[in-house]
Amino acid sequence: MRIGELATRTGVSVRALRYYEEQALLIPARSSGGQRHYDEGAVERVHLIQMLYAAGLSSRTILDLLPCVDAKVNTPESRAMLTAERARIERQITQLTQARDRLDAVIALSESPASGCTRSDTTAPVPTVSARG
Amino acid sequence: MRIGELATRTGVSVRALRYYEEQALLIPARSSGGQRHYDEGAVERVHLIQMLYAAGLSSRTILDLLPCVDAKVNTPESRAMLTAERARIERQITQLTQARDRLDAVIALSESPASGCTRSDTTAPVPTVSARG
DNA sequence: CTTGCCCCTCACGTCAACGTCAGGTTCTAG
DNA sequence: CTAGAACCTGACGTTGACGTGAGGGGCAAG
Repeated sequence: MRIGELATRTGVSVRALRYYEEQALLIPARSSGGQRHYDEGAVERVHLIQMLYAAGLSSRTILDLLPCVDAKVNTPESRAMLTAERARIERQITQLTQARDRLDAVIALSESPASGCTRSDTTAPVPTVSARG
Repeated sequence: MRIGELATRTGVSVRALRYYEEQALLIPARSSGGQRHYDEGAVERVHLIQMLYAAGLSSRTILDLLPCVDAKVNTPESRAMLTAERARIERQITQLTQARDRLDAVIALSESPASGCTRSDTTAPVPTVSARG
């Protein structure tokens, strides 16, 4: 398929797909006229790339990891890389969980009636807040 | 305390603290000479800001959330904002978890002896991989 | 051949969260 | 008073993952 179809089928922009090629993440074949042609496997590949981007990995890191994922490159270095990235993701999850719990605490306070003003009839301007330091 | 001390105590750069002020996240008092002076509470405030940055929130979003967190601003809008950001973080956690599981699968393959080449004496070039669709 | 859609390659623009350098000021120790 | 560390305000630089034209080419239909 050509680049436009891959874009619509994966939900990423044409520009992004060209960028992936620039980063050597997804190299398509070329027609005699120079147009990019992708095979069916490219769809899943793009989804994988998006997943890793969403996990906060950089193009460079994804480039390093892709051979491990699909071609099963298997060296001590590649395994170290995989576990290192796994650890990074774990740390991110931990941080996100902490932030979520913090928000949960705030939400709990704001929804408990003991909080002070879960009232709806907030016709009164603002109850003269002065203590602020 | 002055900005340098706050920086060392929180582990963020002086530039970052000035940036926080630019974003109205942390407005310090000023001495007659124009130097910033922070109170003790600023330390925890910076840690909170860092936590929210680490959770992927933007300065703007943090600016919106901070009044909810410390001054207990409590309107229907603020509660909606809190739960919306909580949901965003949850989605991020889900995505990260998926990516981690994906990496785990790859790691499992690369460490299982059935994978093909967990060997160390990789003098052989590459065992002629041809099945790839 | 022409229309028209999709495609191509530059190449500059963007946005966020700072880094960094320049040139000048405040504060503290002696 | 002097030295010097720490501070100040601009203001431009950086990085990553694209967005956004500009100007031109491929290709199937009529």
